[in-house]
Parts: sequence; C-alpha cells; structure tokens
Amino acid sequence: MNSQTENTRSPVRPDRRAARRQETKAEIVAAGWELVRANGLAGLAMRDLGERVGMKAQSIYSYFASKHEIYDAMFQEGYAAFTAFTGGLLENSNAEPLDQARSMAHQFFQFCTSDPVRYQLLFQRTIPGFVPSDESFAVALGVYESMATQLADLDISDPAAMDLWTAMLTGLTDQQISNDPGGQRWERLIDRAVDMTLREIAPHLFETSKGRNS
Amino acid sequence: MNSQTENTRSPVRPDRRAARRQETKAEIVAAGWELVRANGLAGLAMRDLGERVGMKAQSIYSYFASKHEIYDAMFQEGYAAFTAFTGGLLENSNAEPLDQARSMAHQFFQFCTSDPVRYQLLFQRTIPGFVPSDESFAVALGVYESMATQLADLDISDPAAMDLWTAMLTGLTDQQISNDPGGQRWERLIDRAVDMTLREIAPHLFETSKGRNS
DNA sequence: GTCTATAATCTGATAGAC
DNA sequence: GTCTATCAGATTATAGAC
Repeated sequence: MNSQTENTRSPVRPDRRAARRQETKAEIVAAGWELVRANGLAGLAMRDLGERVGMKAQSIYSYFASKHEIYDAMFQEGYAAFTAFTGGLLENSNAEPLDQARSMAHQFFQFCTSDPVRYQLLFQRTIPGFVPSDESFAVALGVYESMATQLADLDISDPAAMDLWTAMLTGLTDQQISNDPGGQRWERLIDRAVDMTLREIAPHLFETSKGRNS
Repeated sequence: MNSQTENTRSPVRPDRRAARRQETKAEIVAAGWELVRANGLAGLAMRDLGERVGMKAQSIYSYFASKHEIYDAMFQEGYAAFTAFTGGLLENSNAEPLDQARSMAHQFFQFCTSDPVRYQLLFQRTIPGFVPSDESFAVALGVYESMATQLADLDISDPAAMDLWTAMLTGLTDQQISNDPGGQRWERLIDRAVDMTLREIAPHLFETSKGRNS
C-alpha cells in the first residue's frame, strides 16, 4: 500500500525522487529571496517566482500549497541562517565578558542590516495574513533561547534585563535600516550602547575590574 | 481672468468651494486611517475607501491623484499629530531634567504604541513604492528638530548622543509593538532605559546631585 | 464634482489534459 | 509534475455623460 512497493516501474527510487523534490523546493525559496530583495517583501508574486525557476506559476502549487507556505519556508530558513551565523560565536567564549557582549551585539547587528528584507520578515510583522507555522515558530524560539543562553554566560538571567538588551539591539538595528541604510551611523554606537546597557543590567561586570588587576 | 471675477453666476464663492474640497479630502484621509487600522497598512483599497465616504472609488481620483498621495497625506497628518501631541510638553519645562527626559520618553512611547499602524507608516518603510513628498518630508524633519530642541534643553547637543537616544526609544517601542502588543512589558522599562542612556550621553545631569542636596 | 462604464493589468488559486 | 486554460477578484487609472 505504500509508494515504495507500489511504484515498481518507476526508474527513480523514491528517496531520489524526494531529494529532487526538496531541491526544487529549495530553488523556489531561493528565488523567493531574490525577488523579495528586489521588489520588497510584499512584492512577491507567484508569476515572477515561476518565471525565475523556469516554471509556470501554477506549477509551484505542486510544491507549496500557498504563497504563505513559501513565506513560511523563508521565515524558517532565515532563522536557521541566524542560528548558523551566530553559532560559531558560542565556541570561542573564553574572551572577556564585555568583549563577548560587544561581539554578540555586532553579530546581531551585522546579520540584520546585511539583509533588511530578511529582518523585516523575521523580526517585524508586516505581511497581512502571515502567521508562522508551529514548526517555523519552534525554530524562531530556538534563536531566542540561544540568545538567553549567551546572556546567561555573562550571569544575566533576569527577564527584564534581557528585554532591555533586545530593545537596545533592535533599536540600533532599526534606526540603521530605516534612517541610514547602507551607512554606519548607528553601527558606530554599538560599543557605547552595549557598555551602558551592561552597566545597568550587569553591574557586576564592572565593579571589580580595578581591584583585581592592580 | 481670475475665477473670482469670472464665475459671477456661481452660488458658491471660490474660497468656500476650496474649503469644501479640503473638507472632503480630510474626510477621505480620516476614512483611510479607519481602514488601515482595521485591515493593516497594506490593506487600504480604493473601493473600501470610496464606500466609506459615500462615493465610488473612482471619484476619489478627483481629490487624490493616486493611492500613494493618500498615504502621503496620512503620513503628513501623522507627523503633525505627533507635533501637536508633544508640543504641550515644551511649555511646562521647569521640571527636573531627569523627569523631563523620562516624560519625553513616555510621551513618545505612548504616541507610538497607541496606534501601531500609524507607527508603521511614520517610522518604518513598509509600503512598496511609497516615498514621502518633499512637503511631507519637511513636516517629518520638523519633528526631529523639535526633538533635538528638547534634548538641547538638557544640554544634550551631540548628534551621536541624539542617535543613541532615538535608538533606545524606538527599540523599546518596536519591541513592545512586535512582541507584546497591548501589554506593558517594555513600557515598564522606560525609566531604567532613560536613566542608563542619560548616564552615558549626559553624565553632567548626575554628577552634582549628591553634593548639592546635602 | 460625481457618476457610469470600462480599460488594462495584476492577484492568488483551481481543474483537468498530458 | 508540468502544462493550458481559466477563474474570480482586485488593482490603479481614464473617458465621457450628467
């Protein structure tokens, strides 16, 4: 009754067929990113998408049931990219706590500003009917958890402290994207912002530095 | 040759006619706000707009050349509302500098979170082809200037300091709107955020407070 | 100034042949 | 799985009657 025993005449084994299918889906999502970067997040049209992957728009529905499902795949891919992007940072964490925090901030800022449309999809709610699937939402939650873990390494575990931290980070990012795209006006302020925030949420990182070293 | 001397038969004087026209335009813009709050910023349809003001959608083109022109009027009105909203604050400025700064922050936060769609139109770039007209842009600039003036009252004049201030404010606001709409999760952090920011950009507000009062 | 009528185009999505 | 054909609807915008 399952497809493996049923399709004995097929020249392509099911796992290969599934692999090809996944390849095509990935190709469609990649084309989605290209289009969205060119025309804005809301400017994604199934016809353009089809043209880009060499298919009629209607054929895409063999791979994705709706346009929102494509957005969802992009959403998930975006958060996976974030995890991959910041994952390496967790390894070499024998740096000074302050430098570590600065590094985290720069990484986040870099990731967001390097692709404003992705930022819009991942961190802002701008597509009318789009709600991430449970699966995608789980991936997104993982990012926040890993961020919390990073802060916990600096002995920052208060939820309010983390909220202040994220507000500061997204504030810089948002201003950079909205008011000086491509520039460095807010990027230059990251270290100052990190310092002042840590002084508020993690004063223990500062108070003993003088007595210990001299 | 001008219309005043020419239209002697008209029962409505030109200035009254112009006034009525302005009234209708204002009515259309008001309907635009209602629709946008109900359907999202991107969900503004000319049909709905016409229905709301008791006109066919096409008749709106007698008042606005395009949909973007309506967005532009809303954009301008939004910034004007902000000026009106914060204008009163400038008057009674014999409060403590720190309280004054906190007050400014709360005002901004309140204005933004009380109408998220307006915030989206005014402070984020989310409508595909929309670029504010020169006139609207001038109104928007005025807001930033009046903000700069408020900060100058606290002896904060460094441009980088103002950028840190706005990043902090928009960060709190953005997080509140995106991640806890209707709640107070980031609103509760305003005073802490203001304090830590001022400690960084305006240390002179803190250093003498102990010696002077005792 | 507002209407009807209509243009021309784009939208996401479906049915069914091959 | 990809195609053709097509749907049902929305979009902005124009022309011309009243």
